[in-house]
Amino acid sequence: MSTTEPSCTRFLPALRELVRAYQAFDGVSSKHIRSLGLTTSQFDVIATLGNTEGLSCRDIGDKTLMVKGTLTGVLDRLENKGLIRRAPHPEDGRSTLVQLSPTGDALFHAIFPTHLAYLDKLFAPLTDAELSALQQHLNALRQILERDRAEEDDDVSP
Amino acid sequence: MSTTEPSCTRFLPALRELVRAYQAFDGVSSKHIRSLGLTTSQFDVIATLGNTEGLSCRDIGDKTLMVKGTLTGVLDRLENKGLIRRAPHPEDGRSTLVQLSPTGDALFHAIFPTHLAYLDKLFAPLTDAELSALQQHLNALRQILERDRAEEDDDVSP
DNA sequence: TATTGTTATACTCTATAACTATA
DNA sequence: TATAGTTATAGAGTATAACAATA
Repeated sequence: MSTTEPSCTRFLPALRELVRAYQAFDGVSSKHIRSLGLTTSQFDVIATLGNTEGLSCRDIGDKTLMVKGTLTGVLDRLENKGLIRRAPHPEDGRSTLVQLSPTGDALFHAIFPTHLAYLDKLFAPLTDAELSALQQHLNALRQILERDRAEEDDDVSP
Repeated sequence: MSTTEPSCTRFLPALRELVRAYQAFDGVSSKHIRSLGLTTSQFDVIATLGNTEGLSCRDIGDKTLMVKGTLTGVLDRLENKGLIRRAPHPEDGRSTLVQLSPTGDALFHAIFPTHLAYLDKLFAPLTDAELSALQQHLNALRQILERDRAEEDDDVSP
């Protein structure tokens, strides 16, 4: 408060907490995921495919934020582990239908409830009102940040 | 609400928003960082070293959540770019004092205000009250999650 | 001509462990 | 004996571009 910057930093405490909270969650979550012999990306794919009839690579990439080149590698490794299958897409000859294999489906149903129950225990101290408020504020924040992504071209320069 | 799981998922909407808000921020932030020719890890180190007299690898690792083996590689690349310097630590012969080079310091002072101003513009729609509430809720969440990390041993099993 | 997914390349981060040199 | 940092290794994600098959 005696420096050169104006009021340019009022958002920093909240932003720092966002990053730290996410990192804390990521630490808890990825510890659990790694104990299953999976990476975060692999788990994301399993979770995305769970309870579906199968998805195209494009769909999976959209949901997991992976570009197609990356996804191919992740799917290769999941296929090698026998957790997914690739089949020709019935409606589009260019596309691939990616599905959980029986093993993958069993894994999904074995680990997901456990994962959720584990997290639920952690979240017990937070009231519904707190969770709801948190959700709404985070949603507002996200919309602001995503609005920026849309404006890909009119950037900072001028 | 007609499935097998109990109330095991009341936290999921908030958690999903946490992840999505973080991903949105990460998208905005890393777009800016990559445009500077840096990776997120490299930027983290630059930001950590900014406005300090230099830090040990241990300190940097603690703040950026990188293990020492990873950090060595990141520091190597920053050193090759001429952005940091490694000097023997004056107080401990085993340790290294990592500092921003003049070039790195210039970069830090050139990009940090820009980065903050850029974010400040994005955050303009949020009121101080909203930011404050968000910060407090995130802090509560983080403490819950970090409490878990401490209990490394009495895990889910029994 | 546009889209889907794969391949290829080069880089970076991750995790782990062995190693050195200091303390 | 413990700590700080480097080195070595193997594996995995990232970004980008070129490519084949299909629409």
